[in-house]
Amino acid sequence: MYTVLVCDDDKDIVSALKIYLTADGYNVLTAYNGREALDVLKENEVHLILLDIMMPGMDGVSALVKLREAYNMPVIFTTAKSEDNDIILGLNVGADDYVTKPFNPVELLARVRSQIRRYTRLGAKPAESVITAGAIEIDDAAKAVRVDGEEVSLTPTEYDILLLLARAPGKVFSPAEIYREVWHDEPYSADATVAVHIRHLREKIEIDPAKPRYLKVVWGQGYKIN
Amino acid sequence: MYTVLVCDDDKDIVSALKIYLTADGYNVLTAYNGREALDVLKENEVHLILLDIMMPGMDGVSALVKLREAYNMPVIFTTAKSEDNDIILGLNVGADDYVTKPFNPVELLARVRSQIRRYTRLGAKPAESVITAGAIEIDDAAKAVRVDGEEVSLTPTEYDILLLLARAPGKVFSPAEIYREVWHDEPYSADATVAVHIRHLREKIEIDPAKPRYLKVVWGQGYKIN
DNA sequence: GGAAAAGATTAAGAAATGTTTAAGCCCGGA
DNA sequence: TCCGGGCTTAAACATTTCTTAATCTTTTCC
Repeated sequence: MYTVLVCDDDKDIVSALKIYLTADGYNVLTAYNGREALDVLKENEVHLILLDIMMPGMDGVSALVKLREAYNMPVIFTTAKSEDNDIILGLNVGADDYVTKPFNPVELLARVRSQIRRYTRLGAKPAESVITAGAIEIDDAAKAVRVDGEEVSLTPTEYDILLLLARAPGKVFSPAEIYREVWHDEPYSADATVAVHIRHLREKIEIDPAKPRYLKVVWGQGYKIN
Repeated sequence: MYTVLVCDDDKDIVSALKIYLTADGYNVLTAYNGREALDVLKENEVHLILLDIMMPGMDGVSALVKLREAYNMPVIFTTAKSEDNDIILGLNVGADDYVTKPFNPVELLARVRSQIRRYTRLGAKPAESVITAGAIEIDDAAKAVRVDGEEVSLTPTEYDILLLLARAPGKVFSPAEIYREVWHDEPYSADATVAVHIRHLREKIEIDPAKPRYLKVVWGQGYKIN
């Protein structure tokens, strides 16, 4: 969970940004001028700042110069101006990026993500590495699988099959498809092989492998995860 | 003196950028497609890359994905496209910034300056130079490692491997990944080599190397630190 | 209901992956 | 030049996982 400080004198913009950022999984702090922003920084661990340039009281550029004396998290300027001079001033003063209002929220989020990634580089806990299907959780970075919170240990082939099915819950994969995707090879007479691995998988992730809750068969079609 | 790699299939753009950047005091290297860019990176210390998205041969996005496996200098995409989707794709794939052609050279230089400043001065990663994983402490500034408070002496290769794993505790790294990250080279048949270093590491940081507490193997997947 | 097809189960040998040891190479310092 | 630390390679060994094939069970459909 990363924390973003949003600083803008326009309360509507602040609350709009807060909605976007919160929806994207960030913890959001707010300030309405440069001085408030500095106060918030003293009290909290902030990973990125969205800073308006034109604010009453202490403006964005002054605030940035001041905060750079003590902090080095990425700062993205948000401003209504779009002339080159402002961009250049902002970047030279120590900003990491610059977006102009009215901004596309999706682009803004992408830039926020990009800056935080660089800042926390190799922090290596990409949220998208955890895939969930029912009570099955797959952490692809750790190659770890939990069912009902309990960790189960899978072989590489079992893991690959589960990952394939869990990435598209409900979708039915024929044994030939599974073989092609997991083995990266043409299926010759691979149905039996796949069946054995499915059995092993069920033994590990199902309470009663004979009556699977998750890894179901669709007769004549293939297997799917519910 | 910082070195910038300019990569674009349009020779006119490359030479124009080279003129701007050289005038601003940068050392400039050039490449005309993604593959060439990767070759240049192997041979030179590059501080920033200006990368075109649309190139024949290996395109910019593929090149970025590839080079991010081994390098972490800032990358700015330069492209004729200006739609949001491209901006978002580029940033999500690991770019640090994005400018659209035709670009204002002064703005471009400001963005280059901004990225290089963050990369070289502000420290790309959070200031913590001591990394901890369980009872393992790594002081990256001093290149010193302590286990249970006791200092152990590692060779450079062992140190690099430990650092890689300890920076992302729980994350599984395949021998090929480890080789790529530590040796900055393509793994050919490097599994045995990695295995031997893992063994030496275990001998130094584990009480019983045969029953490792920290440096564990995940069968068929790779190694991780707990 | 019964035959045929699809899937499940089992066990054992084969193959892949990891570990350990040892020897030789390379390079920098004495 | 010699020495020694560190790296790589190879080989033997240990362990885990995969595949195969035979047999059993379930489902489908006539």
